[in-house]
Amino acid sequence: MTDCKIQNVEAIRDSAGQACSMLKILANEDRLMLLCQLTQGEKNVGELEAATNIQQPTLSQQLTILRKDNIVNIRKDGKFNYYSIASDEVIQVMQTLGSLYGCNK
Amino acid sequence: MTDCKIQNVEAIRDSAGQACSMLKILANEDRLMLLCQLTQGEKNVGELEAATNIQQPTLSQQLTILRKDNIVNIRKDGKFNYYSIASDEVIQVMQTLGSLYGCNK
DNA sequence: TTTATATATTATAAATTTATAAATTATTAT
DNA sequence: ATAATAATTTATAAATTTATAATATATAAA
Repeated sequence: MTDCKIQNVEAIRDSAGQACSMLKILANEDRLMLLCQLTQGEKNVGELEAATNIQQPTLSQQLTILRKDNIVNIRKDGKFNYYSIASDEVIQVMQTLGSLYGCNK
Repeated sequence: MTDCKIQNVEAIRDSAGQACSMLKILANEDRLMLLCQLTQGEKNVGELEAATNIQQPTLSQQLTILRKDNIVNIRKDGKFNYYSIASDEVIQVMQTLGSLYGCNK
């Protein structure tokens, strides 16, 4: 069921490219902190700020990157903007990272 | 068993930092291609070159990065240098990536 | 309508990474 | 020794990312 057709170099490079696009987004300490928080559920910017100690403009900037790459969803409610993880792939990778480096290491 | 103590911000940042160091290394298309090949077992530089179409000096440069960060082992045999994955964490992450983007997607 | 709170945007300098070319080292075969 | 093959190292320009500061927008409360 997890059988693997022999793939040519270009097919592999294509997969590597996709995986790499995602990894580039995760490979930043601030973004990783934010996503780590969001694995626990939806949070607004103020909550993320408190939980990460990332200064507000930087945080907002990193959230913008995550939004543009469709890694997170935004939901506006009054003055508050609530974020949550949109990408199943990211959830899976965060789970693996959590088991390797996180609280249940 | 996977219970989680409440962690302070600095402890979480520390974990994020460790995970991030690893992700930065994976977040490059060439290095990812190379590691993808090495998940299938030890290979020498020429074999890696043929399997990835990465030009030789670039490939050697990326292998140097992987070596310095203890992601791969090198074993010299005559004119040939054989590489293999040294990091269990990397193996685990590659496995997750493989299931998301790879042949058994 | 003024003020305060929450958040986002813009701009720019500094740092890091990537791409590319040239030169060098190591081992084996002739 | 000389040549050939396998691989690494060095150098540098180009591109991307990160850090930092200043400014702007949106909503709600007074």
